[in-house]
Amino acid sequence: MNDKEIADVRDHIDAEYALRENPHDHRSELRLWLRLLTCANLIEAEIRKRLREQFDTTLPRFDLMAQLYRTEEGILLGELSQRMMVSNGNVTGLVERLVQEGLIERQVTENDRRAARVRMTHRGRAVFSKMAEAHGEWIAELLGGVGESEQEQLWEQLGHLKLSVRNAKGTVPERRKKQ
Amino acid sequence: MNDKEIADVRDHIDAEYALRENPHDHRSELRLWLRLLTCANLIEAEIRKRLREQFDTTLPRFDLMAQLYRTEEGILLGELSQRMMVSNGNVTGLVERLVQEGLIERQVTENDRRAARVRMTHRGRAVFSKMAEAHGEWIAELLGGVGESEQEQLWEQLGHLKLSVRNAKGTVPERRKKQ
DNA sequence: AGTAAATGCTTTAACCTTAAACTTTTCAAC
DNA sequence: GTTGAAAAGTTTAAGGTTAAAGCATTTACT
Repeated sequence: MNDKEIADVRDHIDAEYALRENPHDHRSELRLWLRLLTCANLIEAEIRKRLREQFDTTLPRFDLMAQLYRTEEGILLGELSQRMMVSNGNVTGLVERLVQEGLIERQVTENDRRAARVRMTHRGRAVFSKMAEAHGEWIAELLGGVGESEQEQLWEQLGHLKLSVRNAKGTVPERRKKQ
Repeated sequence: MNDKEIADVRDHIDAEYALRENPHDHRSELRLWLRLLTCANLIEAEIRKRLREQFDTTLPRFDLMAQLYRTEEGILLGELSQRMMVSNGNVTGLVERLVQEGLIERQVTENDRRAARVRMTHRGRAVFSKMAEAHGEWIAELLGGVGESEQEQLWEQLGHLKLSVRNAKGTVPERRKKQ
């Protein structure tokens, strides 16, 4: 290798290094992530606060009821924990408290005595209905400052982001119905 | 008011109502929020998992150390809790465990005996440095599927979203240094 | 039938989180 | 100087969260 060739190799290495480390050495992704996180936390904190102050409940309970609201016949605990993307044990506790409050009820499945099904009570349905309406308005209020078309764009791009994350996790998209 | 005028008023009211309720009756905001939340949760869950598996630590501890990493002289607990946007009591516990692990140290301020200052130990600095590097790579990996210019756009639009939320909360932007 | 694996859920231990009550120290105003 | 309010942190009670271990019950295989 003559001097020229050695210089070429060095250039190549430098270029690769620069490409990987320099032009945006993880910094652009990092600041995007930080801002995304800030937005999500800001909104979530506000929702939690209002749920507590105005309905004396919590976000996890709201989420659980939201899952139950659509169905009449109820949902198995396992499916509930999958949909909510939380652990089984977590659901056990949440259900316990909501049953305590009389908002949902649980019953053992008759064909499989291991499984349990939960569903809303009449009261639970009435209560949740009001909460959901308020929740919708809160979100609209909080995000309303963003123009309609920009919302659409954001939604699209977050879709790409979601794909990117799912791919990078190496996870199979995990056959799921929605979202 | 004649019939014509009354009709006009009704039209106006209807228009306002429609504008507020109908064309996208909170649904567009709601689905944007849900997707935003999904993205944030997906990323956060992955980061938590890797921090646990590869460094046997947690995200809150990582965040706390990140705040401390820049400064040499340490930070008061109160300021720490403000920057991390968590409660005072929360910081108390986190600091306790990190001190236990020998990653940070706390000392009472000499001029104000109520206040306490924490800062990193040598070991903490060394450990965090490695974690931060890995963390940066994880984020880059997870978000890397989104093109550079789209990242830029997303960042911009999330900026608008952040503003929208801050305004709607009625909160003063709260003089803060960064982000 | 009989056994082993799988499945559905609960329990446990540990941590994170908060609001509210509390302790200690400092500061301000007589 | 006293006294009272404000400020910095801690404690407490309640809840959310998970991974791992455990308990039944069901399923699969022979």
